[in-house]
Amino acid sequence: MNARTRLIQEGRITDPHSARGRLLTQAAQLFKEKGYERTTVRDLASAVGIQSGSIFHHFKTKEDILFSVMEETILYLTTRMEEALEAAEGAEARLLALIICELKAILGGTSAAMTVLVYEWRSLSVPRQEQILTLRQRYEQLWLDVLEECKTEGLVTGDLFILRRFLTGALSWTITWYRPDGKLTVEDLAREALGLAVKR
Amino acid sequence: MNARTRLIQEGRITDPHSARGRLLTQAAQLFKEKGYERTTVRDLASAVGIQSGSIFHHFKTKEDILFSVMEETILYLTTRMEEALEAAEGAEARLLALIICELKAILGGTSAAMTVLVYEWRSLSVPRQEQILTLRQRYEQLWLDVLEECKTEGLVTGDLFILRRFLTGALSWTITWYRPDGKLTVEDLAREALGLAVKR
Amino acid sequence: MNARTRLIQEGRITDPHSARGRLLTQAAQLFKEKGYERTTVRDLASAVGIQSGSIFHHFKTKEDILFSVMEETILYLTTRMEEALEAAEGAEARLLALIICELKAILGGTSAAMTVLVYEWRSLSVPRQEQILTLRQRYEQLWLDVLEECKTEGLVTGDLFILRRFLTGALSWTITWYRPDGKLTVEDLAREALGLAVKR
Amino acid sequence: MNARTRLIQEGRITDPHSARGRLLTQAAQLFKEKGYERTTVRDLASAVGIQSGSIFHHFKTKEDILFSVMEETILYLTTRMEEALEAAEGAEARLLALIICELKAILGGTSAAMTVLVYEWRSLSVPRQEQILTLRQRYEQLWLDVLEECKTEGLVTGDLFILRRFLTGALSWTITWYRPDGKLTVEDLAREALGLAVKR
DNA sequence: CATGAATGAGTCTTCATTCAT
DNA sequence: AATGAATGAAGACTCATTCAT
Repeated sequence: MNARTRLIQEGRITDPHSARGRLLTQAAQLFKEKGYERTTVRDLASAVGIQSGSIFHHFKTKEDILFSVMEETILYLTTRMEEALEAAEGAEARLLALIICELKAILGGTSAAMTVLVYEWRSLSVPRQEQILTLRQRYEQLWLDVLEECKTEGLVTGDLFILRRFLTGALSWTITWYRPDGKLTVEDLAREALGLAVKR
Repeated sequence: MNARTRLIQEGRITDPHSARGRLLTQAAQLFKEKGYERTTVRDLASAVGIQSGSIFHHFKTKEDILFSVMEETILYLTTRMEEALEAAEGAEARLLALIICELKAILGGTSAAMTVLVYEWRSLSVPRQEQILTLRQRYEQLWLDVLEECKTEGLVTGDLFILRRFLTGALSWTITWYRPDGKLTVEDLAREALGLAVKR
Repeated sequence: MNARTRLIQEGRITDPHSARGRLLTQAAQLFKEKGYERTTVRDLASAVGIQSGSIFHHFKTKEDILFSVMEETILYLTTRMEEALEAAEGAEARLLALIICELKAILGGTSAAMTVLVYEWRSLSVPRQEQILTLRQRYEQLWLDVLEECKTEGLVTGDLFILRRFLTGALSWTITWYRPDGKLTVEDLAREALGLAVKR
Repeated sequence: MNARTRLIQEGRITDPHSARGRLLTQAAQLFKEKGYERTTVRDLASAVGIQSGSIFHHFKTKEDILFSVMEETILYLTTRMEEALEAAEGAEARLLALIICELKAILGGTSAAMTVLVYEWRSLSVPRQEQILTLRQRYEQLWLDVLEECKTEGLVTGDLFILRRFLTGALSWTITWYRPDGKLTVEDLAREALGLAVKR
């Protein structure tokens, strides 16, 4: 059983086939395309094929939808990261695994939700931002642990916090330019990104 | 005479002491803090100390303000880049000059406008986006020329387009975490960033 | 057998232990506290412990609930009045009995329903208002008959219609200020009210 | 100069010829007819002949309108009461003056606003209720002072608070039944009301 | 009878924009 | 240029009511 299925069964993320799940999927897509503010509740409803009032059976407010998109995305991503780390052997392989995992999240099926996570941050109320930040800490710790490991082995130099942040920016920016239908695969891209961090 | 003064005298960017200029400055600040959509024309007017109706003597629409913030920012940044390049000798120095120049724009006095340029992109109508993209091309060409130079000298390897994009992401992301009051100077940060690109 | 029990057995008012009866009791309470318009069908349902959709198995519309509260209240009150009159001997005693009976309705167990009757009048559609008015006529006739009797005996003077209306206002207003936990009993209050009407 | 004109010039109540004033007048009327909750902002706007959005130039919220209706009414009524008291000589005359003044407010030009004051109380938020209550205290004190005077002269007996409350109810209830086109004048009615309180 | 998801008309409120002064 | 009242379209959200299960 994969990460997603397990999280669904545990009730930690929403089944994408449920009404609520379809709503979240479409919300991520629309929020990415038009931005949270410019996406109306009616846009959302018609994308899912329901009436606007019905939205509020599933979420109390529009902001709740944004929050859920972000929360579930981080939860899912963290779980996938942990799985990827378990499968990888050696510091460099683990770093590459993280990069690939993050890039796939950014450029693959969860692309919209990842974009929302980055670009719609200010649309979230401060208390909600803090909730997400808490979830994000566990996720970031995975990165710092692996980078620490790499530093111990002399693979990377310099400040690890700065390095992680450079990587965050470099990887999340790919959403603005990477074209999946080009000749560059995500794995190629990941290796290029690895080259930013690791001296050879 | 510095770049800003010259551009003002040439009428290519707005004098920040004029009513229009103060409007643009405050707009950049507010758009950065609250986002374009959540900033009302009234917010803007009261930040400048005028009435909301008066805004429209300076700009035809709210979007025009956003566009002008972006346009003038790119124009100014490009000019500063060109100046910085003239002053630098050698490929690596020129690359560092570009990084410093971009970082200073992102983290210094034009920080708000730069943030707007990145984060409010989707709030611009498509025709306007295209206008900005055209301006951006000249700016990006400066980077590619220098990177090409670096590659010729063996300072960097790999795909230059990808490298530039990684750098764009890494540098613009600094806005989210860099604290000017910390011990890390912008020059330090620039050198760390240079390390991402250049093998030693 | 008391008035309530008899009316229930005759099917003229709803058994308060039935689902419908509990609904009416809670409705009166909520309509009093929040007003008819501000009380939602969901409020009502959750007060009774059912789902909102189930309300409509008992009442066709929300207005029907309001109407039933009013109708049953008047029906019940009229019957109690008639009983009270039968038990009282002499004009003044009968007038006092009416006052006590009305005050007990306003301040006692049917307080919520009585308040609704006064304060939610305009929320009822005009045809429904007329139905209630018809029921009210019989009730008001009881008062006028007793007042007539009092006038014949020289206990009261002046226009009886006006007097009855003054009393209606004075008594129904008690709902806004009378506190059952104070030292003033309802009987005391009734005697004070009697003093408004009867010269000594 | 009469009470209203003075209060307007002092800026304590709104000029009924101003946009805001016309809004308050129409609001009182509509709130009386349909109730606050059932009166929509659009109803209000169209009654005044403006667009619904324009309402919010004059009042921040719909509730603010209700509050202003109540506040200005109490303010105006209190001032008129004080004037009426100054003109009257002797306890009984003063009591009659209060009754006439209150009845004229209830049944005359401010009838709608007075009805709103009584019937829309629960639609006001609790903090706003408290503000109105504070204003009401000064008003009620006028009554209690005069009733005290009457008691000293042996004109009235019993608990003055209860008496005042009976009168409040009796007088405010007149709004439901008094017809100004009938043969009963407000002065007649006032004398009948005086008879409730004063033993002869 | 009960459920509860869905409806869709309706609510208050916001806000960019206009325009007479 | 500046004002500020007015506009009117659009927004998020509510809620009585329906109906398949």
